[in-house]
Amino acid sequence: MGALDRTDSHMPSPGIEPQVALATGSLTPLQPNATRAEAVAERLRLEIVSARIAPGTLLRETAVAEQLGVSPTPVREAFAALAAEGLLQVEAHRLKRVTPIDLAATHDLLRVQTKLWRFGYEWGMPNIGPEEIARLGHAIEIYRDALDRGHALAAIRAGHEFHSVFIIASANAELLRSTLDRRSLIARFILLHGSTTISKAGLRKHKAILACLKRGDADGVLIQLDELAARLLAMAGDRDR
Amino acid sequence: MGALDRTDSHMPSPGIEPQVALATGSLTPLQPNATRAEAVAERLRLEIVSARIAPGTLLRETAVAEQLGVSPTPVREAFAALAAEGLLQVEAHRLKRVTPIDLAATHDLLRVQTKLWRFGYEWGMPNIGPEEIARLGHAIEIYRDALDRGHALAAIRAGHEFHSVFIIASANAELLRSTLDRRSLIARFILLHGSTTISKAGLRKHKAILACLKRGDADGVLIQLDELAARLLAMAGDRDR
DNA sequence: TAACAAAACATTCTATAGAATATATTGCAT
DNA sequence: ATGCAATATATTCTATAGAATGTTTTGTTA
Repeated sequence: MGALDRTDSHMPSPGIEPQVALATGSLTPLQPNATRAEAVAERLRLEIVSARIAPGTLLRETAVAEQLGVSPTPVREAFAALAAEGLLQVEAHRLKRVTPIDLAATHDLLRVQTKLWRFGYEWGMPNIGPEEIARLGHAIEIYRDALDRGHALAAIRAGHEFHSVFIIASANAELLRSTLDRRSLIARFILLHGSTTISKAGLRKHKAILACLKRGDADGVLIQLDELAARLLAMAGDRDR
Repeated sequence: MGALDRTDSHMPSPGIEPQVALATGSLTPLQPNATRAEAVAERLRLEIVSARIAPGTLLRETAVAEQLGVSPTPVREAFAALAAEGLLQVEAHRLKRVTPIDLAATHDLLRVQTKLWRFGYEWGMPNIGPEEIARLGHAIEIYRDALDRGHALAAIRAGHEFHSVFIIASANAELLRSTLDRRSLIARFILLHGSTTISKAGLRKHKAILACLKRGDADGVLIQLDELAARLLAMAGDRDR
């Protein structure tokens, strides 16, 4: 269980860099049809989102490769994928940094993403049928269950699934892509900043949205969503620019 | 000048695949501090956006590597980058396909992107000062110049620059990123579908927006933008779902 | 002692070869 | 002739080693 990062040499910025340990061993082959690069990416994604690898941690290709029992090549590819998701900051010829928590950047992110969610609701609501209602209810169940068991990340994901029911109903592939892409980044932030407080409030809001939807109150749905979005934005610090 | 793609074997779909030839030789080292992977990505991006590599073309790592005089490794990395931009469709163990023109997908893309632009205008307008006005005027000059010389791609890019002045003024890093990311994809579509007709109309609209801005007519700016967006969406086929 | 230059080191980036995987083809049985 | 299995082929994916690049340290000079 060696450290994945370096804490002693040529740091771009002064200060103590967090240590990180990754369970040694072969990768969990979650997807049978996955390449090594995909498996590495999925593993690291989970470690980063769950904050077992702390924000700001510096990662070395070779160290990660050794820990995971693969060569540096698929690790490089995984790093590129994580960079595209915003989870990792990469610069040529430099150690890669797990994206630090930046309140301003997160506020920007949430401001855009909540707007995208809203479009999903607006465009998707006309296409909501019994099947979608069922999926929304199911997401709420998962949410509550996860909350009861203290699985914060699972609860956050259930919340995302709830939104995705509308977004998928909107039948806009680009909207779906641009929201899925940023899920991990948002999930990590919520997990690290008051997941307990936001989770309970989130559950109530989701229930309220479903209730409005069932009685055909489209405006009410959007109002509830806007309140949920406002609460999220407040977590990243209220700045009204 | 060999062909980059294969047209004779195990095509996923029947039909003639377009041939492609890429000028042989070493890469143009545009950025002195660029890695080979970045240089390859930039080169391919230009070829794809300008449609010198046709939509739907199948690319082989080894063939591209030979043509460009590099090894397959940086080509692989470049492919991953282009895939993240939506220019290339990659599946494991399969030939990579230059994203075909899909009107429905493009409509979805433009529907989302034009909304994002609008947020840039709304959030950015309060921060527009003399410097921004100058940059808008400059973008219009570039636009007209490119139009006069028949440089359609340059004109399209000037249009993007125009929008970006507002988006940058909005000071939302995420909004900037999510719009920059999709520029290439949009540029290629406009280039291939009536760039001449849209370009002239676009120039007029940009002028109108600047005029409104100068006389402090914020509503007028948004109205002009909405009309521009509607025109773009119409290019991808008017479907109101 | 501080500033600068040069060397040593660490890490990433690229090239090459072999392993893994998917597709196409062939042969055979029905 | 058609459907299925097995083989052959093509391509990608991974591992390893060496080249390129950036950072740190050391040594020298003012």
